[in-house]
Formats: sequence, C-alpha cells, structure tokens
Amino acid sequence: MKKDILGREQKKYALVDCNSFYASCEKVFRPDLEGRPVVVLSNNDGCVVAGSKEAKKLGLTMGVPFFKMKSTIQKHQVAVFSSNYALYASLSRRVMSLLRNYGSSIEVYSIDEAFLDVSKSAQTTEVGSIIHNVIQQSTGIPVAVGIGSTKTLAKLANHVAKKNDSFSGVCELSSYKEGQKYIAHLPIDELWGIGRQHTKSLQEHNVYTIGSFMALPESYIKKKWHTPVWRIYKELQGVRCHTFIDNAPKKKGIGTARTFAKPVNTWSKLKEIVSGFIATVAVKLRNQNSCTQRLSVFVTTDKYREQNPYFGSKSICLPMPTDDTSTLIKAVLPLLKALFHDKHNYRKAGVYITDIKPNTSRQLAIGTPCSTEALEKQSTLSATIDKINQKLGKNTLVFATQRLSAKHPFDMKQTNKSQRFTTSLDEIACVS
DNA sequence: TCTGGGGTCCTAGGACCC
DNA sequence: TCTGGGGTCCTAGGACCC
Repeated sequence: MKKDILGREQKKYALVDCNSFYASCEKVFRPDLEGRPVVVLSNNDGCVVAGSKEAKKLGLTMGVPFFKMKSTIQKHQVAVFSSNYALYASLSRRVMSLLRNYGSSIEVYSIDEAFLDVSKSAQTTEVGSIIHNVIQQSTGIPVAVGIGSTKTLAKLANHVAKKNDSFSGVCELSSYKEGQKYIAHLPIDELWGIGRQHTKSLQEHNVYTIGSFMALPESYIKKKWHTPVWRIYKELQGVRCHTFIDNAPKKKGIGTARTFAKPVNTWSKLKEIVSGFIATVAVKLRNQNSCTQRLSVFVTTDKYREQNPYFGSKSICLPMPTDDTSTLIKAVLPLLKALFHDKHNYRKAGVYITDIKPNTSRQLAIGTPCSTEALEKQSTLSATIDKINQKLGKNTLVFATQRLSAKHPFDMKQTNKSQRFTTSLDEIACVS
C-alpha cells in the first residue's frame, strides 16, 4: 500500500464537475442552441447564475446583474432562461447515479460536482476518460475530471482539464511539484478556498500566483494567515487536510430567504410569506429526521435604492426541540411582529434554523410543555401533510397563516422558464 | 482603592463555496 | 424598471465559572 508523508494510506480523488451546468441542462433538450451563448438567471430574473462558454466569452458570468447586460444580450442573440431547478435537480441525479459506478464512494459536493474515491483504481487517468465520455453520452452534459491525491489538487486538476483542450477533459496531478508547469503561473484566486479577501491580503505580500504561494516557507504562511490558508498550502504539497465525506451529513442549519419582486408593506402579507418559509424549512427538517431548537428571522428593505436600508433580525431559543410547522410558526410570528414597522417597504425576508438535533431527542426533553401523546399526534399530522404535498404538489395543503402566499408566492418574475422536461408529464419533450 | 488567569460555552460576523 | 439563495467553517469576544 502506498503511504503519504504522514504514513497514511495514499488516496486518489477524482473531482467530476459539470461544465456550465445550468446552461448545459437547458441545451440538452434544445439542440438548436448548440454554439449559441446561453445564460440562466437567478430567482426574479435578477442576475446571471450560469453561462455557457460562449456566454462567458461575452463577460456574462455568475453574479452579473441581468439589466446591466441587456444590450450585450440583444446584440449577440444570447438565449436567456429563468432558472428551472426541477430540471437541473433531475439531471443532476442522473449524473450522480452514473458516477457511483466509478468510485468506491462518492461525495456529492453540490448540484453539479462530486468527489469520487478512486484510490483502488490502478489506471486513474483512464477511469477519468471513461467518466468523461459516459456522462456526456448518457446525459448530454459535458464534464471535466480532475484527479489528485488531495481534494485541493483534484480541484486544481479539474481547472487545468477545463482550460487546456490538450487534456481532453481529464487531468491528474499527484502533487504540486509534479504539475508545476501547468499550475505555477495560475493566479492565486484559482485555488479552492482563496476568495476575494485572501487574494487581497496575499497580494499585499506580493503573492500573485500559485507558484509564488508555494515558494513561501510554511512557517511564514502559518504566521501571516489563518488555518484555512495553511491547509490549502499543505494540500497542494499532497498532505490530506480535507476528509472525504461519503454519506451526506445532516444539515447543521437550514434556511429559506427570498427577494420580493414587489415591495411588501403590510403585516398580513409579510406574515403569510414568512409562515410559508417556515413551512419549507420544516419539511426539510423532517426529511432528515431532525428537529431544531433555535429559530431566526430577518427582514430587509431595498439595499440598492434606499440610502439607509433597514435590516432587522431576531432569534429565539425554543423551550424544546421541535420539527412541527405550527409550533415553529407560532414561535416566529412574535419575532416578526417586533421587526415589523409599517413605514418600511420590505424587499427581502428569510428564516433560518440552527441547533439541529436528531428528532429522537424531542421525546427526551425534561419538563416539556406537551404530553407524549400530543407530540405523537403532531408528528402524524405533519407526516400526513408532507405525504399529500409530495404527491399532489407543494402547497396543496397549507397552514392558514400562509394561505395567500402559497397561491401567489411573491409574484416571482420568471419570464423565460423552460419546460420541466424530465419531471412533469405535461411538459415532456415532443417530437413533431 | 488596589484586583489573576485559565477554561468553557455561546454568539455574531467574516470568509468562502457553488 | 431590473442586483439570488443555501450552505460550511473559523475566529473573536463576551459571559461565566473556579
């Protein structure tokens, strides 16, 4: 067995990342878009969240406000889509289920990427090529594969595979030294974990490239920056700092927030919207068999237009852990009421739950204000509601406090939404 | 009036990711 | 007119205890 410098078993990780995932999903059922720039917009058609490679060349990348790019979009006949999460989630499941065939375990890192443990393969680069071809052929989604002895190296290898056509979508980097000629010149912010702030502080110390970062002595890195930066340095040397997580861990916090297409300034409307958010997070909580004991809510006014935008948040520790929607709604409304002033035009609100525990601990709380029998009734009711909504559609059955927002969820703007080709029979692709 | 030091737990906020 | 949403991890600092 091969060992790393700490005497641990040597690992090989493959990072499989779908290219321009949302835009690629839209292209799967629209072959006429081949070669054309495609962008996908965020909720409310607010900003660009994904762009095909043709769109990226035009400067249409993640985070660009849509309204600022309208002239570019018209000029270059860019195909514009509102986000269609049902479609993306469905194609993501297909990709992930195929990937499971090529590693001893998988860590689904996000909707469009996954780490595979390929340590057992003797020919890892070949496995990478097979993955690259199979996913493209079976789903229509193009992917790049990066292989490395740490997650950071696999990420970087993936970047190299995407940027250099000569790699045909697959690149393997066992250590920084081995791949030096492909990565030393790359800007420091290409590293996984180096964002805007770290880039700025590294540049202040004359570190502009990955090469100059790796040339620094370890003691200097440890002294000047925090643990996360030092870990990146070690991972590039081939020392594993990030572990591999093969069973999706339960969420430690669950939240829902939305920007409203039109400002909200009445208590009744705000109450309904926030109650709807609670219902959403409570379903996610029950789906992972957990309950929560801490609940927060926030509201904001328009941060782009108002001179002194208002931001208010409040949180509460519940007397006992719960996963019950009505209990959570009852807890959130007084907090929301305290944040509400009718002089404000609210543009965004959200709820967040933390202090998440397994739902068995609910029964163990001492001095609970509910009897065991009442708790059992509550969970039977919740399970029934969840089942009905799962079968007949979200918001088929709602609590009275969320009734209107369930029917008209803040009038979300979605002017260019594609069909739910894979998840709704009414919207299936037709060949005529 | 003078007033130590170490440990733990909790929370808010920053930074990052996709 | 039009600027997203859902997460994780880390650190600093306050409160409290002995």
